[in-house]
Order: sequence, then C-alpha cells, then structure tokens
Amino acid sequence: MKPPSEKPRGKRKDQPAYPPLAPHEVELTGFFVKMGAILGVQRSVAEIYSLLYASPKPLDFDHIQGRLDMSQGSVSQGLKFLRDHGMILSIKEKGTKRERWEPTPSLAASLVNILRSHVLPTLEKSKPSLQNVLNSATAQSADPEVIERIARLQRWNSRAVELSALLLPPPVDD
Amino acid sequence: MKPPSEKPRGKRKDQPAYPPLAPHEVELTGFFVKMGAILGVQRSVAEIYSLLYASPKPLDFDHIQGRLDMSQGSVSQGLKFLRDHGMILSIKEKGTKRERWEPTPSLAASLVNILRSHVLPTLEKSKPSLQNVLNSATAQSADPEVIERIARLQRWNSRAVELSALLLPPPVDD
DNA sequence: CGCAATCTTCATTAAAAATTGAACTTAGGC
DNA sequence: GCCTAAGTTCAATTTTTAATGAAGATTGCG
Repeated sequence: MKPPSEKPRGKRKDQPAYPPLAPHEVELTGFFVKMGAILGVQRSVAEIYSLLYASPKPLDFDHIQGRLDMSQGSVSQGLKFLRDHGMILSIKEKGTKRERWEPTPSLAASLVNILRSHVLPTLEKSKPSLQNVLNSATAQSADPEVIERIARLQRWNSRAVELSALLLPPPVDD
Repeated sequence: MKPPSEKPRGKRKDQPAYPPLAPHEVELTGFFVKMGAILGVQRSVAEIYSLLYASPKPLDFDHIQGRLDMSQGSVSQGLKFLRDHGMILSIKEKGTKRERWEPTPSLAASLVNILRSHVLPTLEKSKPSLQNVLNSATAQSADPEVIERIARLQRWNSRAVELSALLLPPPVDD
C-alpha cells in the first residue's frame, strides 16, 4: 500500500531526492513570477531564475528540474530563454560534462535585455504599418483630425524606436 | 435556402448594418493590439480603442459593437477598462440617453495610467515580501552572497517604487 | 568510433485567459 | 411610478498560451 505521495516529474535514473522549496524560496519565487508577468515572461522561466538567484552555488540541469519538480522540456526551454537574454552564465569546470548555471551579476542589464527583445522589434515593425495607415487616410482625405492623430502616433513611434535603440545597449554577439 | 453568411453577433433589435473595418482600420488595429499586448491589454480593448482613435466622431455602444462584430459583454467590459484608465471620454449631449465615446487627447497620459495600474501595485506589494525573504535568509545565516543579492533586490525595488510613484502622475479622482 | 549521459525539439495535453450571451440591473422618458 | 432602452455581470465556452514527456540530436569520454 503505497502512500498517495506527490509524484515527482519524470527524472533521469538514480536521481537524488531534491528537497522542495523552503518557504522563503517560495516567497522569492512569487516575487520573480509577478515581475516576470509584467514583462511577459513565463512562470517556469521566473521560477528557474529565482532558484538560481537564491543559490550560493551554480546549479546543474537535474538539480533545477528536481527542486522545481518541473519537466525536462521546461527546464531546457527556460534555460535557453535565460541564456538568450543574458540572464544566466554557464560555469563549466574542466573535466566535467555537465554545465552549471548562475545568474549574471547585473539584474538591471538582464531586464533591459528582455525589454529590448520584447519592445523594440514590435516598435520597429510597426513603422511601415503606420506609414501605410497614414497614406491611406491621406489618400482618401479622411477627417483632418484623424489624420493628425495618426501622424502623431507615427512621430511618437519613431521617437520611441530611436530612444530605445539608443538607450538600450546592443545585444552581445558571441 | 439562406446563404451561409457570416453571422453577426447578437444585436439589439432594428440595428443598422455596420460596415466591416476598412483595410487601413484593420492595420491600425494591428498596431494597437501589438502595443496593447506589450502592456498586457487584451485584444478586444485594443480593438475598441483603435476604432475610436480612427473615428472623426464619438461612437456609441451599438456602433462599436456593430463595426467590430463583438459581443455586448466585451464592449461593456472594454469601455469600462478604457474609462477606468482615463483613455476615453464620454460625450453625452443633453436630451440623449445614450453615451458616445472618443479617445482622450493625450495618448501618452493614457499609457502612463496603464503602466501605473499594472506595475506600481505589484512593486509596492512586493516590498514586505522581499523583507520577509531577507529576514529568513539572515535568520538562518544563508550564504553571504545570497543575502547580499536579496538586499540588492530590495533596495532596487524600493527605488523603483519611489521613482514610479514620483514620475507617474496620481490618479484623477472624481 | 561507440555509447551513454545530457540536452533539445515539438506534437500533445493541460492550464490560463479572453470572449460570449443571456439573465439581470439601472436609468430616463412618458 | 411603470416600461423599455441601455448597459452590466458572470457562468459557460472558446481561444490562447504554457507545460509535459517521449523521441530525437549532441557531446565528450573511454
């Protein structure tokens, strides 16, 4: 008669039992999840980041999966997102196969990276679209007030693009 | 043998047939929908705003519903959101029952309103949470580096709250 | 090389969020 | 004060988004 215990996610063979999050880790995760939500970052990503953030040592794949009781797929995708946005660093000691991860020193820089990748492309891709709208409106001599509104929108968009591009540091290419 | 035409949303009785959006209106809507997505605003709300934005005259409830082929519920909720965030104004002529809506002059102010209502509360509510986490970590003498990280997070959070509260104008109470 | 261990991909499933519409409330004209 | 047009609410449904996990790719050690 097995106890109806929580089933752990599919693990690799012979994995140690990772302890569940301590209360203060749960609370910190709540913080990162909410912040992530504002930026459009998914829960699982925020959870991984939080775990690494509260960890004195870099953690490896299995450790993350174990402690968060999360699927391999989510861990893999989550680490990819965090890597791609320069939010975590790989610490690979020589002679070991497996990578271990820690948060990048500057959280601020990380946030900026996320913002850039979310906002800038949208702003940029909107430019031609707004131009089209303005052209159409002008061509069919729409109401002057409406035309002026759209023109304002366009000017505002252009300035936003320039400003963000200037303000936000360029992506690190490696 | 009725043609299998697009069924319009449930309307009130005797409603005029509202024309579908013109191509340039569709494109503008795309813009507002994408921008809205960044700010966590739902599609239907962005659609309504876009329609009003491109309209030379204020529009009433049924007109909005008709042109967007949207349910009454969505129109009502959408207008409520836009009202609550100071993004639209009611133009009610005397002797008429029905309200008509137009966008507020300053889109910038509207955006700031949305940002405040999304971001500030989250930042503020996080304060005690972060304090708890810091206390726990200190109490159980966690790794000094981790403690320092959390402290940094807390300081950063505090500054963010102050800054946004200062920068973003207070809500208009009426 | 070969072969595990490690990680990634992506079709499927599950969870979350937005939309609908019908019942209900409110407001104003008569 | 009633009656109807106007608008709101919210449980049910649809749509969208995220998480899962099994099959496939990669890596590096022996």
